[in-house]
Amino acid sequence: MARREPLSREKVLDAALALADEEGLEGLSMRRLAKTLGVEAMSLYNHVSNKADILDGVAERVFSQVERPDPALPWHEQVRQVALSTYQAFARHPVVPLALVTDRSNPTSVRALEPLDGLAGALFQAGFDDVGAWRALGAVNGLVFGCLLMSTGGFSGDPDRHAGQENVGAYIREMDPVALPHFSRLLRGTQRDVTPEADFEQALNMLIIGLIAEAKRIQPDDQPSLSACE
Amino acid sequence: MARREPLSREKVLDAALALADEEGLEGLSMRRLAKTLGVEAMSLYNHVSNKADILDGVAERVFSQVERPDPALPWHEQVRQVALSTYQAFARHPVVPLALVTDRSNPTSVRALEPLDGLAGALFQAGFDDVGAWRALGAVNGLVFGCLLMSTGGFSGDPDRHAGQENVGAYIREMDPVALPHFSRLLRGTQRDVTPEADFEQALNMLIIGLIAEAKRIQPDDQPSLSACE
DNA sequence: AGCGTATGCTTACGTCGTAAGTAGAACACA
DNA sequence: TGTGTTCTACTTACGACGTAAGCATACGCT
Repeated sequence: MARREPLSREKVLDAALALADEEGLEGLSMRRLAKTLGVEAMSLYNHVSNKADILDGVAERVFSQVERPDPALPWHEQVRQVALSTYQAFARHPVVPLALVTDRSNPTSVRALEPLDGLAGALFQAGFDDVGAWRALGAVNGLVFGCLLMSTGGFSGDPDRHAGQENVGAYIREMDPVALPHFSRLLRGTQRDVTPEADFEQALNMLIIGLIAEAKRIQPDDQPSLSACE
Repeated sequence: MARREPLSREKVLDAALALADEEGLEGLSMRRLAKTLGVEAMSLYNHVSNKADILDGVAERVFSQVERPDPALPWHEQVRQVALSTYQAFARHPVVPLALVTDRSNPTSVRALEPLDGLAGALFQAGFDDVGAWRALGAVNGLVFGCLLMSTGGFSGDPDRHAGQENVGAYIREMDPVALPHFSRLLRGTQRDVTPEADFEQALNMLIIGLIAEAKRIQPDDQPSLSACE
């Protein structure tokens, strides 16, 4: 039998990410992944220790696309930079936040945690103490992944209900505008003018204003930064 | 055969929520659920149409525990109230946000959307236009669910890695304090002083300050509300 | 009494992740 | 050249999963 071009961990992870992007987390099974590589399922185990390993590898690839913060920028711009870059990286591969949150993936490599470390550094730079920085970091992180997960909510690979925007359409049609006046007004009035990323940027903006206010509250003196409200 | 106390949709949903709280989303299977009710799996289908129906029912139960906003309060307190109440309801049943986000559940009932409607109403009250309110709502919603999902991240029913706090312990032990100086300082320094809910309250606080600033930016005149920073 | 309906059980299909065993090609060294 | 050793891929099999299809039992009617 003609020896085929051999497999490798890299090829498996490439194919896994591609398949997951197309078919969603549900669609990524060992058998289907093997099929896209022209191979049987069990052959994958020569290059990867199990499915969790695949998801970890995929997650780390995406984490490695996140920018490190530029220490020359003011701290709140570093926060914005890392948060936005995180959002964009994961928005390209919506499966990964899902895998993280459902504990199918648990990357602990240094590379995956570097963005968080950069964020933490920026927050210390802002004058937060340990607990304050922890909470600020939790807020930013929560907002990033919350917005990601909401905007791709239930990304199942099924193109009918794909990418958040479309299934809002179904919601709109069957929503009762009497029982839910404000929400249905929102759905009807805004869907043409918004995108998940712009929404996230605005959300991040507002959170950062809150962060700045909190930093000022802690150290009212040495913060000449942009005033949140006057 | 002695007729047993008959099943009902309510009993199935009760048992499903209890089982899911104990065993996590993975642990909630039709067969195991049936077993806790002393019944075979297929019997459940006499009372619920499929597993998605069960998850929808469970989600709606939890949604129905969320408070409506009190219209007498200032708008930003309404936002705080709904957001906090949502957080608390779902924190009691961490499986539900997971089911929502992985699209295993898709409750569209009026009751489930009422909290969102209340939030939207409060934001209109604050003077936001349609797009502004949509984005503010997305920010609050994203923060609520992001913080929920982060704090229970990978809740798998396995008590060793349960409830976020413990597995941070494992992280701490194996983390490289040279490569990740700020983040490992955070993990080491804060774990005794924080709880997910207090963290969320602080995050919400900061976001609301940003919301207030944004509302002021839009309508600088008629907002005598509590000043966010002085 | 007899019938329809509601509710439960059994069996079966195709999916999943993966443990265990096997076959054959590639390579090192005699 | 022959002889292991190692690496990779394949095959088979197990116990889970959701649920379709069919059957059995028991109750509320008339």
